[in-house]
Amino acid sequence: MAKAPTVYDVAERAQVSIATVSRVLRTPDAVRELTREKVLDAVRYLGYVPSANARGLAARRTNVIGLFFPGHDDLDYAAAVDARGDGGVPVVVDDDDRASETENLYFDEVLRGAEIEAWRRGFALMVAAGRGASREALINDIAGRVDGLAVLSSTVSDELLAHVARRIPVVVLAGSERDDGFDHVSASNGPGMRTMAGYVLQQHGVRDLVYVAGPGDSPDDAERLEGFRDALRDAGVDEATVPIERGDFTREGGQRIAERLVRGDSRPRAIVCANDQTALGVLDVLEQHGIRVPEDVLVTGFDGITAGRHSRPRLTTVHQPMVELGRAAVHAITARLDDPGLGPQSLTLPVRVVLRDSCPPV
Amino acid sequence: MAKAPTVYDVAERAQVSIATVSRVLRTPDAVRELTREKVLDAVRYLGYVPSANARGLAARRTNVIGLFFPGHDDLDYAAAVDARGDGGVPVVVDDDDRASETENLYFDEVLRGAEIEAWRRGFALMVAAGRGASREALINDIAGRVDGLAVLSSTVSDELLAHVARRIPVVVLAGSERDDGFDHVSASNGPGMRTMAGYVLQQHGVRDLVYVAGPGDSPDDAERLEGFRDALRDAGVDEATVPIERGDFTREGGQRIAERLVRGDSRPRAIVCANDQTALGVLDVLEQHGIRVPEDVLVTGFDGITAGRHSRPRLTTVHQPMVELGRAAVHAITARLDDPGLGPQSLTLPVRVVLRDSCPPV
DNA sequence: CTGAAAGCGCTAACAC
DNA sequence: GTGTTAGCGCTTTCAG
Repeated sequence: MAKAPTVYDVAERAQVSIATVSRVLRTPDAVRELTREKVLDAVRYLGYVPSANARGLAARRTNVIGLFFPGHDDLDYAAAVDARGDGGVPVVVDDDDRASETENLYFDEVLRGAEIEAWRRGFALMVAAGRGASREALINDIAGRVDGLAVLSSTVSDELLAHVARRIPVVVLAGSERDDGFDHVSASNGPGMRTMAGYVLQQHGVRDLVYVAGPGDSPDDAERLEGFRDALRDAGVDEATVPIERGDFTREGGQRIAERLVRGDSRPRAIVCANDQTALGVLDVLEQHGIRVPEDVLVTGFDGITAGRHSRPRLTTVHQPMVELGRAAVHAITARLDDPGLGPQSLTLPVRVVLRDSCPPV
Repeated sequence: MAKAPTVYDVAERAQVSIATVSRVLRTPDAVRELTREKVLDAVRYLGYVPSANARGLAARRTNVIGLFFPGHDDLDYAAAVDARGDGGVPVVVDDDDRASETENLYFDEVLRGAEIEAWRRGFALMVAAGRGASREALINDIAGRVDGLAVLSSTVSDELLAHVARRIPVVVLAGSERDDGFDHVSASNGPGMRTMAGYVLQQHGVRDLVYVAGPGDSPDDAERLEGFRDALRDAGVDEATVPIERGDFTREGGQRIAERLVRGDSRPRAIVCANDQTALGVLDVLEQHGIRVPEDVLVTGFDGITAGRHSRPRLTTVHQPMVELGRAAVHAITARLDDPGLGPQSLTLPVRVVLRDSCPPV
């Protein structure tokens, strides 16, 4: 790792000009075979690796796309990496901490989609999980490194986003399309929930149900609630007769609300939840109290996280195409890069209702 | 997105020199309060975002760390993102494709660990999944963009790695430490398997067992097999009496081998697998054939992927600290960046045997 | 504390 | 085909 060799070093060794070296690397066909060989030999000999910085600076583009989303749970960031295997392997019985595992599946999948699409289009992918205070600095930092940025809805202030958007295309993921001038990519939250709730109302003929919403500040949540209301209307059910509880999209939140519901005197026939985590929490509590699902109560979620396929009973849900969301986000960015003149784009990806045990097919 | 403003624009508007602008951004304390304010105002007004390329070029470091691993299944890379939500939401009954979900958990977790550690240390993280032929170009490309690179074992030829390592620190993930001059971060494969198999042999008193290995080219696999042999020796079991089947670390591979085993006349009492996927495949087949686990046959895996917690029966396994692997890799890189003089480092992270239903505690 | 000026390594006209 | 020559936008001495 002494001093990294540069085009100059390569040029000198190959007895050509630096322009030729550059050509061999970028447009090999524009160079005579023999010359090319000489240059490549020098490259190998010197261990030359082109500096993306210099290239980016000269070419005015980085060929990198950024993906920004909220940080993982702040649990143990400070924990040092100091555990060392000393040969002693502990044997433990199980250790079923259900909480941790379900959390980030959503981002993992979006990330995977973005990753696939980015490289397919010749871009590198830079990921950043913003935490608390550092967020502003972070987003600015990353913005300076990429040609375009995909940001998860509500993780960054519009103001900051606008600042960044002056420089590079920004696409907002999973938020409803507001008239904010950004590109948007999201899933059919409203129609999805409308169909799900409609199934409960129409096919199962339920009239006595409860809706467990998410935190008020989420656009996704708002759309789902709206879809739920539509379903009530479709079924001719008076909204006033249907309680709306406010959860927070977490398993614990679902548990808390379910506790209250279970204690109440009039137990609903169905609990429609705004996301899977919440629904899983509800299932936890119902099971604890010996309430049978789906016999006594129907439960539905939204998202389609993996954990829902393995729950007992398995969770009926509205599945979002998370990988596709990631891909679409990258696609939107590259589209705008290719044609900066484009007006604001909004893509809504289809969802599907997946019937499993917690609200089975009739 | 007109022309992005530069230090010059900011300097002009703030009536200072570009050097001062740079100072305000890098070392704010070295600038008078009043001057700083003027500059910051100009920054906000102009929507200035510093170019990481220019900075990297001038400062000779990118502050980015790269993570490279094998591409995801080549399934549908070509599939275009063209599905659009038209309001019609399909309702489907279940659709339990078990295959797809378990695949990339390992990378997802490593990635998460790397991500956490990178940002904690002030580095951005660039991820790249290399596919087939493009791999060489890719790795070179990414190498030019980062200050250090973590590579998953056996995804890149040693030759290429050596080339890259001349320029930046490279750490190999999850491969055994060979004397190749690279830094290594891995888990206690050998001791882990030795303990796991030892448990089967000693605690359950099994003598009649089969080992299902992975693909021959994986160093992890080799270490695990070695650990298995050690366990046999520990238990005084003649190696010659224990069949070693060769799988390929996939669920299908496990199924294939289990089919053979089930058909054979002498059914083993235990099947020790080199990874979880394989073990899950084995479980699939045993269940199909009505063979009870653990009553008739014990099954163990290795890795600790989430799917193993949800299988029926739940899978006993050796758990690797995947998130920690990612963190440790990044840590190793930053350590070397701080002190380039360091000799080759090798970190082996501890694993633990997790007893679940498929091979329960005695 | 602030400014002037010299690069960092590469690309992209533009000549030859 | 190949070489020359400007920059790209920022950091960093070195003066002042």
